[in-house]
Amino acid sequence: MDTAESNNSTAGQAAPISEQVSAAILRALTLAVATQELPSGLTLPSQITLERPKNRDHGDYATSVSLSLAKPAGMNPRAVAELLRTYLLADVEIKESISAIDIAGPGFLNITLARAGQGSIISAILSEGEKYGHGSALAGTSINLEFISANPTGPLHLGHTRWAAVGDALGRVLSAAGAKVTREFYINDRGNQMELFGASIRAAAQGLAVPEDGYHGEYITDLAALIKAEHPEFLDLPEAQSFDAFRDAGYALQLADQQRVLANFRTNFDIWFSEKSLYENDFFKHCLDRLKEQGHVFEDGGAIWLRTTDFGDDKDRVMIKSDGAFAYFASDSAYYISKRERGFDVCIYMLGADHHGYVHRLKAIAACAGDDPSYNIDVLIGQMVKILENGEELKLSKRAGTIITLEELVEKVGVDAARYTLIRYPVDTPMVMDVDVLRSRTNENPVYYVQYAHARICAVLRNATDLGIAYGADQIHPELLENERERELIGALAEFPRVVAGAAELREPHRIARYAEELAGIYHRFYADCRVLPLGDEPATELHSARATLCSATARVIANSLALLGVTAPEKM
RNA sequence: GUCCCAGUAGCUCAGUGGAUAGAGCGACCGCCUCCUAAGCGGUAGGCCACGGGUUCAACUCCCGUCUGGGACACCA
Repeated sequence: MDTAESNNSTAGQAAPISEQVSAAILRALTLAVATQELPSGLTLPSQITLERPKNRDHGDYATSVSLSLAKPAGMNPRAVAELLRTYLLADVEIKESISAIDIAGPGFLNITLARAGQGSIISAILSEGEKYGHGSALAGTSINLEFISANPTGPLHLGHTRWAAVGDALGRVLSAAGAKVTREFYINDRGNQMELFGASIRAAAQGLAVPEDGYHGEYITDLAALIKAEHPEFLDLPEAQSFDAFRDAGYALQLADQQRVLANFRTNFDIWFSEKSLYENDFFKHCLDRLKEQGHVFEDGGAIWLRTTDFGDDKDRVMIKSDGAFAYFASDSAYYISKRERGFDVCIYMLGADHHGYVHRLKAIAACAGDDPSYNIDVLIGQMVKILENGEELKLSKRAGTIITLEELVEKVGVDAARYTLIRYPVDTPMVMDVDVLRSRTNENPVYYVQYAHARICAVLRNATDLGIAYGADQIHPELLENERERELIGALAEFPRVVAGAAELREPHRIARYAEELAGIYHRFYADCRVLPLGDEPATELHSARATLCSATARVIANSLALLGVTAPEKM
């Protein structure tokens, strides 16, 4: 792909055209205030956000500033718009890029780009390549992104899989928006569940029944057999040591298995954080002291509490139980403080729906630590995933003993389809994955729809090369791209940086998937209406080169979108 | 009881306060002697659950009601 792309990785890139336009609008407003054509006391917005009109008759960009300023200015909105129009048309920095400014409806300002402005979009895509779409919306922000954090006591299941896909994609999106992102997996390696896990494996190794409240999947017997083969002496140890030995060996194997499965799913972490480590080197005591300084710790009934009700929680939470044991909440508190002390500005938690009750108390921890819960901590709740095959819900997993695992899902539909489908829905709504749809190769399977568009373009470009048709940064010819489909396609390509920034700020990677689908659809329609390569023995013209170049830019943007989702962009299908 | 999420086309769902509310599926009718038909075009299908409020403008924000789903621990 992009074989003919010229290698001029030259000088400073101009700001995206949409930013140039919105800056010009702001200049126009400032001028109008200076000349008192707008009242001098008028407070102007700090930034003009442009909309992309749904209706193409309304131009490439639209703004409603005149509507919102009309009332404070005590003017008719259309008069404000008229004023803006005059100044914009006179603005030397922007007027070359604009072909028309129309005032519509109650006072919308509709801006149509000149061909040259459209050409600059294609040029930016080709020169920025893999970086096109990346921006600085979150530059300077250090983010800790914690997701999955499954207990190391069994295989990863469907719920974890949703987070694996969405969390990883969110990490990619946040990075693309300029944030410094650290992906972290919190390992619950202490507490009752670990003991039960060890006891279950040991029982299996002895050929005994697994405890009632223990772990029952087939994998427990597998682990027991593995450990017994490696360390037959574990069974002869004194009981307490024997439990510990099985627990620790099982933990190591299970964690390694989760890491293997996740790596295969293209989900990687920077830090695997051990809960146990929170209690080493007096770290917990340090955390408790910090919370005490803020004045929200108290003692009652022999237990140590955090007064989370000071910050909207419905009840206070116990950190140290009256028997001296640490409650799970102690770990939560210390873990949050650990993240902040490690230098993260924003801590994002991705939790399952069964943890939604945790949102208030986690936010309260931040507040109790003296932080701003609306900025320093962000808790995302993911709803349930169901999986359907042959019209019936899949529930049983041979391995886990309960629900279907990440690995089984991948075996059924592949990494690309699994990742894409899990990411394309907002996480706060329950979703259903239909295995039969994910295996189908039609419009109803969005991942193939998008990938197909990419492969289709690659095929066209291969043919272009065979025919000796040049395409690339020196073959943009924006003045030739006047078909409605071409304009629509360029407009969609120009949107990508804003989509990425929005997805990052809202923590909603599904927006990238939806954008990719829309872009793919627009390309397919362009392809149906606009012949890219010469027909038969037709001579090659600059229009063919211009269209091939547009194809190349489109492939770039589709590939960049899919890359943000961790999904491959195949060149052949 | 308290809290969270949802209610948009027959179905599954998008929709960052803007103009005529969208997509896929399903239904019906069409399009390949030449660039990937895993594609494209057209028709049909909507009191955006309901009632108030804020706003120049509400599917979108606020309050309330109804319906559905989920969560409540000195468990982890």
